[in-house]
Amino acid sequence: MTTKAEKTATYIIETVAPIFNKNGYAATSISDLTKATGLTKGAIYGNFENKEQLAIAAFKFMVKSLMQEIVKHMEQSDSPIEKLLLISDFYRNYYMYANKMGGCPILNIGVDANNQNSLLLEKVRVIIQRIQDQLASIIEDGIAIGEISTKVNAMYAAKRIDTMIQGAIFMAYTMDDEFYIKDTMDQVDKMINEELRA
Amino acid sequence: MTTKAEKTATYIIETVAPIFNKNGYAATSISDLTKATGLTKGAIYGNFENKEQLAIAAFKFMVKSLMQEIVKHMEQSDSPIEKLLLISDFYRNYYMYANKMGGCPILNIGVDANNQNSLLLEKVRVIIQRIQDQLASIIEDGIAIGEISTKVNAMYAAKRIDTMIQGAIFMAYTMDDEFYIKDTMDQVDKMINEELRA
DNA sequence: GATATAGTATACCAATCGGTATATTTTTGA
DNA sequence: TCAAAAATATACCGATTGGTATACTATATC
Repeated sequence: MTTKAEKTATYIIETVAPIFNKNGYAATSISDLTKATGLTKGAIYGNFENKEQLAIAAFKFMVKSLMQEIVKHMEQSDSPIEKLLLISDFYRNYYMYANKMGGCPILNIGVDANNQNSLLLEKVRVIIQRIQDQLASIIEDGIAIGEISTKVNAMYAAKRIDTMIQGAIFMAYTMDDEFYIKDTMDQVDKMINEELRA
Repeated sequence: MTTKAEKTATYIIETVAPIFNKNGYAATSISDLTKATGLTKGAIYGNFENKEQLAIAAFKFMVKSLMQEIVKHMEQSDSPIEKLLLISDFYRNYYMYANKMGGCPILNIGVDANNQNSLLLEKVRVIIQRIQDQLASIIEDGIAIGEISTKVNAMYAAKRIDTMIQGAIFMAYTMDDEFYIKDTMDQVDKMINEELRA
């Protein structure tokens, strides 16, 4: 059973997440949130301790959705190499996808929280670490079954892929040009096929 | 002759630039700036139209300094290939260097201004375009003198290098780990030597 | 269907926001 | 040296900030 408040809390998070993501923490006011939700301060502060905790909940919600989408997309194959290619394939449509949440939360909140909000920054770091760990884990699997060269350092390769992806996302959003993502994903594929593949 | 106000304006810009860069536009208040400068609102508003124009001046100042450093660093060689390698060499020390200005202004202001401040965003775009144009120009020079393969598309290669660099900067600052920059610059060097070099 | 409780709206708080009008000080050129 | 002008400080503005205390309303349980 979901109580009224639980539904309201969920509704607030979903409505508020893209606003925090687009505007940043400081540039988002509580009145922005009451306007967007159609609720009042009472409803918001009845469900969340304060602005910061709401921003954290919103970030977690967005990242959870994102991660679920990626995992779902990867289920199309059991092969580690194919899974890696499916990740780059997912990001080929990321520009459109992330637009719906007001941009890439990892990029936006990562930059926004730096030197500003250490609680939020810590959440971003944990997520990035998790993404890289999962990437490395897939690569390790590939090495284990002989799909990926034993010469490959899984964690280094994971970090490289992640760094390229984030760079592409930054450029695409700042320049409003999807080319950066498409081209970088070609590069990632090339790396997977030419440097990782056994 | 520099008037008093000109000196004050310069002093304000230099003092204020890292604050805007670190905190972002919205999270920086005028009182932050008066505290940092030791001046009052009168001095600030006497020299700048408003907060936005000051932020733009601060961004331009930081980027100008940065670009001058890079150009200076590149003067160590006349060879296009060597110039490219000198750029990645410059970025190897960028983490420490950019820390002094409160992080990378292109990354920080780029993300901060997106969906928030269109004037500032436009300035960031112009700078990124200029950086990529200059990279492409060096590559073209390399092609012209036979140092770089004629198969290389200068603009694509320039965008790729720039994207990798920005990704590394984002990761390094968000994760507080210089490794990302060092490793990415190794990758950039590899690309220059193995893919660009004729 | 009444009642206790959970949930939301309203009204208000001090503090701060960006910005301005004016007073005061500092600099400049004769 | 002195007055005009330039530059900075002060005091103030209405609006908005995040947050809270309280009043009201809807919901769930008996």
